[in-house]
Amino acid sequence: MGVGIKDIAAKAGVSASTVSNVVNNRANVGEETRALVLKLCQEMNYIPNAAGKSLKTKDSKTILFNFSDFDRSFYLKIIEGINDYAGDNGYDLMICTTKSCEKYMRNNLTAGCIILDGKMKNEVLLRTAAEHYPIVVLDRALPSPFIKSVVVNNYDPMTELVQETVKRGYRKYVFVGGPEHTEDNKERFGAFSDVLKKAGIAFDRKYYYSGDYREKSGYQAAKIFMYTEDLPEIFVCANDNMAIGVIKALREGGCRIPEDAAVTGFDNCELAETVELTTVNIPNYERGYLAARSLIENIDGRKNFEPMKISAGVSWGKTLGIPRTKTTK
Amino acid sequence: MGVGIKDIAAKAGVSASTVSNVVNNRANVGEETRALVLKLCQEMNYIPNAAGKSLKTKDSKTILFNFSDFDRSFYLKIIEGINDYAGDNGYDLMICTTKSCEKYMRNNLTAGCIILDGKMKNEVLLRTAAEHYPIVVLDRALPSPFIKSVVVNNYDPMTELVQETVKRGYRKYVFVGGPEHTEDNKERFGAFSDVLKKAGIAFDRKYYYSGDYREKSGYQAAKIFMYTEDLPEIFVCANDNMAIGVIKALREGGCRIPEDAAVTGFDNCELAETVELTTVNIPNYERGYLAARSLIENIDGRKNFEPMKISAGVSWGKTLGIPRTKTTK
DNA sequence: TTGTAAGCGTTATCAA
DNA sequence: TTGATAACGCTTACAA
Repeated sequence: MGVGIKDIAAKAGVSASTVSNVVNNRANVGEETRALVLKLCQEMNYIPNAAGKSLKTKDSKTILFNFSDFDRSFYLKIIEGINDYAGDNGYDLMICTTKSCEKYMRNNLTAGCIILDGKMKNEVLLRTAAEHYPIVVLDRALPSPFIKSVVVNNYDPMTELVQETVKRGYRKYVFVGGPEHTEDNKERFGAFSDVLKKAGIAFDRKYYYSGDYREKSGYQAAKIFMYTEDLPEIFVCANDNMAIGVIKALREGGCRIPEDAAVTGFDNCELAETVELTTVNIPNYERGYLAARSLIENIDGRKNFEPMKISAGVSWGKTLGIPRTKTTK
Repeated sequence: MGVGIKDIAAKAGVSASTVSNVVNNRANVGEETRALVLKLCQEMNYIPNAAGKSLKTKDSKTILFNFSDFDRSFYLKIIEGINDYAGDNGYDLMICTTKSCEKYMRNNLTAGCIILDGKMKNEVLLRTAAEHYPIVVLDRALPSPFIKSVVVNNYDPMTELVQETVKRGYRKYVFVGGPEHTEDNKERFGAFSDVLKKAGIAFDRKYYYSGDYREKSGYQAAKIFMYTEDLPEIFVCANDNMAIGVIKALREGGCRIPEDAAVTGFDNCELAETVELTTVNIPNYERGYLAARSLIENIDGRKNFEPMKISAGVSWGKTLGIPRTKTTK
């Protein structure tokens, strides 16, 4: 099935190794032979068998990207960034979800991989990296000297955002958090609570709502505080999806934003612009691009496992105003 | 690099074939041997080398999805559908962009593939399918007896949508089209123009704007008709991105929607709900799911190359109203 | 129940 | 400048 190197060799009347040499652009082939083989490859539509190749050869010129959360549409931006850098540097991109990922790592089908997948176990990554398979992680930082992390600096923009809300006079906060074990959420909440602490604003744990980054959990969070008639002046959300959920709930309940309650997000998703959400803009295309660059540099032997931080900036929108119930500062 | 079948065999004191038999759950292995080997596989973390495997074996239990347009966020929904069906049926999913696709087709690394990629050449698909590699296409219909197409019925919902606009009294239309060679656009415009023709409404070609499915081209389309002071009563757009572009331009120009000009889209993208766009809802998750099902059925020998049409329904929103300048019907 | 050996499509080594 | 041959990791007859 499919034409192989032998078919070409037979047709050309040369040996398989010669065909291989031609196809791989090696010097040790006569001009005529090369021309003939090339012509035949065209005609017979020869495409090297990746499996056969990877069995023998060390370096695969394909990188792997692993993800699994289909709800996050910015993943496509990241993929685009990866794909562009990889393509420009002679690498192919292969993408897989958690299950199949291990299968394509380590085997020299792929030269290295980029991980953005909460379901991927640290243990697997550590083990694989220890075998000198290059890995870049986008969604965590790992204590391995062989794994490069490219992560977003969540702390600084969240600090900036919350500081501004304090300056505008907000005092009564609800924080709508994401999954508690994720680095992202820890950092975002950390910045939030540090700012409040520094400003001398008390934050009771009961105003922390533990969500899951999905719209629905933001919706529920808002509903709860509305029903208990304990509406804060502002909902600071760990991501945009949840912020949108909060906004929907507030609107349904007849609350005006930001007059009755303000809302902020994080991520700058597609919808954010439309609802004029105050959020943090993460350069996702660049994130993918830089991840691919880091990976390929490591593959090429320019080892560098220094964690890389990507900076993100606040995008101010109308969902942040000035609190109705002014408090003296 | 990485532990192979031989390493396990050596450690267990058995032959490689026995390990293979264990790993592949074959009957011809003693209970003790099986237990021992399994234990070792765990401990030493054995993962079969996909390349070695695919070289010998016929059926790969991995399917391939090929795409390349990163602007269309509904792709993630499709991928999710594919991934779910595949996963539930013992198949892995591998995803690639145009360049690397050919490399993984045909070689028995993958058992079949699903195509949604304008850059993928018909010629390649026809040739590959002729070698009995199962292919499902989502973005075209091909005259091959070996290629299954799963396509959206654009015609019916667009007909329904345009008929309603006629009924509401719209007479002066602009059609904002996508790339002219795409089947989608042809069908959408075809339905549009058939309805107008049947209703006896003239449609001058100069009111056809040829866009590229991106927001910007919708924006430009609207700007052009605004500048020439030739605003239609309604912009019928071939997709949502462009409709959003139109809406932005209209708003910038101070036009009220739908009072000054109505707008309709197609796709029901994430933003559509927020701007209450009248559009057509395409069940993308289901599309992916059904594509995977069709593919896997063909892989499993239940051959069926009958083209499959997926139906989509109109989602009515506030961007469609009643035209200001009433015309007698 | 287990082992031996050949072969899948490549590439690398070495000899011609 | 070329070709024969072994090897990559695995599966599969077939032999033991």
